[in-house]
Amino acid sequence: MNKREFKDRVYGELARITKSMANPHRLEIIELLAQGEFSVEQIAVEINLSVANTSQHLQILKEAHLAEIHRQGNFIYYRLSNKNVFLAWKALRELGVERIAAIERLVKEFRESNFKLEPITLDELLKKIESGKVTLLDVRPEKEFKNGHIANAVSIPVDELKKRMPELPRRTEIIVYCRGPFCVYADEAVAILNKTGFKATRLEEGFPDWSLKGLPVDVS
Amino acid sequence: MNKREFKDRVYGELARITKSMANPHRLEIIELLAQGEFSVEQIAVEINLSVANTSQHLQILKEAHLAEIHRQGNFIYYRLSNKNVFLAWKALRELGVERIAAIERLVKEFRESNFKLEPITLDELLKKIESGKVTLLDVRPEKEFKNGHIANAVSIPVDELKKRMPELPRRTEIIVYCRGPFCVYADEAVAILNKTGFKATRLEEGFPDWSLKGLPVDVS
DNA sequence: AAAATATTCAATAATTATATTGAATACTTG
DNA sequence: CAAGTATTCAATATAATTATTGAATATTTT
Repeated sequence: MNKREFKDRVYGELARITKSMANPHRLEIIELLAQGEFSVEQIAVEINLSVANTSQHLQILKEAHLAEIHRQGNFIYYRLSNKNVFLAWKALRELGVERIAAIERLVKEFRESNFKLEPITLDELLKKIESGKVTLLDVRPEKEFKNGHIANAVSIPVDELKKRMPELPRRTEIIVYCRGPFCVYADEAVAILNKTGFKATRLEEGFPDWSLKGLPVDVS
Repeated sequence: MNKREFKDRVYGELARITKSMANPHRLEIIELLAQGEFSVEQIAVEINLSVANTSQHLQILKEAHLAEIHRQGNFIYYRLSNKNVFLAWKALRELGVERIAAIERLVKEFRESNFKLEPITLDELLKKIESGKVTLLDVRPEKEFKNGHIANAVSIPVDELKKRMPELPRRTEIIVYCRGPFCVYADEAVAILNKTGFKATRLEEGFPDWSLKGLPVDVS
């Protein structure tokens, strides 16, 4: 094997992995799987694609060793095969948000037009936690919360929020988080809460970003 | 803009960036540009592609805002537009090396069959520097060395090494580095040095990895 | 201003990626 | 073991990516 052949093969393999991520649906799947494992149909519903098409995208992730499966009854559950998959997605996400003005504009526009709200970053949250009392509210589906959440966070899935608001404190600041920066659950929750007189702000990042930093996590 | 439309557009943009990296030649270009700026022809020679074809790949990187240009006379120089581009490449590289056994095997096979040598990692090097004396040898082309190198490293481009060996110490251990883990210059240099009685080892990572960690760097 | 040089563009052909459809497979439940 | 459910497969059409070729453009030098 000469030098050129070696390089062609190494970069060829790396491009194969990169290609397996290089599709909007597959990126969305990766972000979803960062919350835990999901069946093919659950994934299809979440990302709004036919089951057959979703399955094909999942095959591609599996063949690239980014996702792995386990079977339980009729269902096949997919999960990310490793922390590094999320790390690579996170690096691409941050590159995108920083490099492509269009993305930042999109996110801002969407938030402002629909919710008129500024999020706080993870680093700002950490300072806030040190210096005072905040309530952390996890508005993802309960399954995802049980799978892992920020230590001491309260779980109220966004679609139960309206009837379960009494469980929340009216005085202390509420920080709402969900799956990640492009997840809308937290925005919806913050809008509902603020309209009802709570003092709520969304966290820019999601649970996986918190977890990755080695910050305290609870499971239940 | 509804929720689905928002997601489609955000993930669409992110996939566009990811696609712009998802090609063997473009990954190789990114790794090269992590060393500094190069003209189109220089890049074409390094990655063994026609100038026209190289130019087209460079357009794609430029349109995705991963690379930017500046003109100097007849030449157009390309560089990475930002540290985050290297960070994303590094994350993909590490994901690849960890997930795809084929890559690790390739690298190992190639090194062993051609050079029979084990590299040391950046972290091991840092410990070694603390605890004793080592000579750091940069074997990249001189222009890249001048553009930035590990503090106190000596520059001898690999193709001048045979005649310039007297400049190197015979007793202290020599750590040789180059562009990155898939760059072969350091392997070639270590083979030459060890055959002549020096005590040389290659650094697994390259200069950009060192620089990224905020470790001391010299320019000249 | 003409010649020389570096780069880009445009057109083409070949390959690869994607979504859709309906059938096939694998497992569970009655 | 038949019926039901979840997933995958196979075939197809459309679209996107890639390499190659030769011409066009932009800048410098003569």
